[in-house]
Amino acid sequence: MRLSRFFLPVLKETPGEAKIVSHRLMLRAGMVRQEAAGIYAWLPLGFRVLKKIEQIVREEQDRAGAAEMLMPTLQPADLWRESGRYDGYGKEMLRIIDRHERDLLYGPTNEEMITEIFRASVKSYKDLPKLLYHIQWKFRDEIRPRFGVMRGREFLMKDAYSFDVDEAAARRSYNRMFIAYLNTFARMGLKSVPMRADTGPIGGDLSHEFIILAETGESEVFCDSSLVEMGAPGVGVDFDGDLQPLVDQRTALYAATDEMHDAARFEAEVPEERRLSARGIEVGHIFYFGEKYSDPMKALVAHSDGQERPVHMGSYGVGVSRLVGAIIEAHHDEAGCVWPQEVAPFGVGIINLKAGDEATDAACASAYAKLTEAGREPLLDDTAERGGAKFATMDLIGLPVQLIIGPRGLKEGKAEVKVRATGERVELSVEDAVARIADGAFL
RNA sequence: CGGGGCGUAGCGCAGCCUGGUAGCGCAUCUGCUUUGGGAGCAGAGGGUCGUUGGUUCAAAUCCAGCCGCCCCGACCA
Repeated sequence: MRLSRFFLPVLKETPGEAKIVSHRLMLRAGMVRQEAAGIYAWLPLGFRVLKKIEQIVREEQDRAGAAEMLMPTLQPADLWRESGRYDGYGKEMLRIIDRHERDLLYGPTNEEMITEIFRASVKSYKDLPKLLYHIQWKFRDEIRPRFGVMRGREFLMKDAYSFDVDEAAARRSYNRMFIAYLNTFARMGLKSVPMRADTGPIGGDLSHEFIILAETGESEVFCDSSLVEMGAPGVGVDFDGDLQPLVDQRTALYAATDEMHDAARFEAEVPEERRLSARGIEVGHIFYFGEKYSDPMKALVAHSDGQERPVHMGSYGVGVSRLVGAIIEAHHDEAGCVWPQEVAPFGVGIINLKAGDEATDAACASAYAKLTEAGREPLLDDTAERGGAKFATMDLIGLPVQLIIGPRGLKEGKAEVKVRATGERVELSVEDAVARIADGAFL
């Protein structure tokens, strides 16, 4: 993409309403524009990041054996009357009446609808297990939206649903999502920590929040530091094998958000040097809820004994749009965003220091063509701005690598490469610089 | 919803207390000079002062209602 054709309304000054760094940077870098409280338009730069994150989530869901589908944003109220949640959900649910006076709602989640879809066609234990997911916009009329896209009212969420014959089988589905989540967040450059969450009236130990550590996180978290260092199992995991040891290895270690924190247990179980207390952002939540919806909604399957019983279900959410903010919280500096390579809106920024200079334009065009060919998704700043402004913009939008080409260096056949994360700058011949960036060096 | 605050040009703000017909910086536009880390000079355009009503000879300014937005609390991906 050429910057002259792109739409990048960067701001020099910070809009007053943005209080946290990710919100400030998203506005300053021209990624989003607020249209109402908690409701954002995704401008081209932000949209590219959102799509990258969505794609990583999708790939890891697929790898874990989940099948993608797409459910609508609007749902009939009758479905929610079946589960009893239409009245129970309260004011957070946005209710709509259509021209025929039918009650609809803008979906805050999809348990009811997926249960309806499942029960319509699956009747036998032989068709289990099933894992279905979709990535769709949700609406929750939050009392107080805040922190930009971190807590919007309209937000993009991946929600998956599992269907199993019994609790033991449901645990295997749960484990798939548990491991898939670790891999998903790791690919985005995030250290995620699974923390045991409240299971409410269902009970049991099958609910975890996935928290990423960031100084500006909303909640205080306490955990064994070796859990953070353990990292993700990696995408080579055999999802059809036994995942329980990988899950146990992690759930055995202490990890709790402030509301679940037990200081006495923390001190008893974790050696002092490994006691980590930090700030965290919840980016995922997985939950086993058994027959909570399948029973009232009559999603029954015949078991081998011929008896029909409610299917055992779980749900698994990832806040896709929230992750954009969360990644910035974890990866930024004074100058702006510092995107991990996998989610960067563009792979490399090319700065033309003197647009209009024939030799410089030609060198930039050539580099742009080669890097495009190599799949590095370059953003070429071919505007007439001065060098300083271009550097500031490029740092603000946080592309991992910058290739700087100007007439002065070009006399010697040289260009400069800057690595955004480290600030490291090297001077190379233009050919070497392009070739090395094309090969994925500096990342 | 409880508490606090804010709405004046695209963005950041001053003016309000003590009413007299709107200003600053950045951005934008034009011209010239510049061009390697957010350029300089000269000029220009842009505002029903959130909205409705009230007080007044006169309201951005005082009073009331409404709307919108932000922050703290309870809730959540």
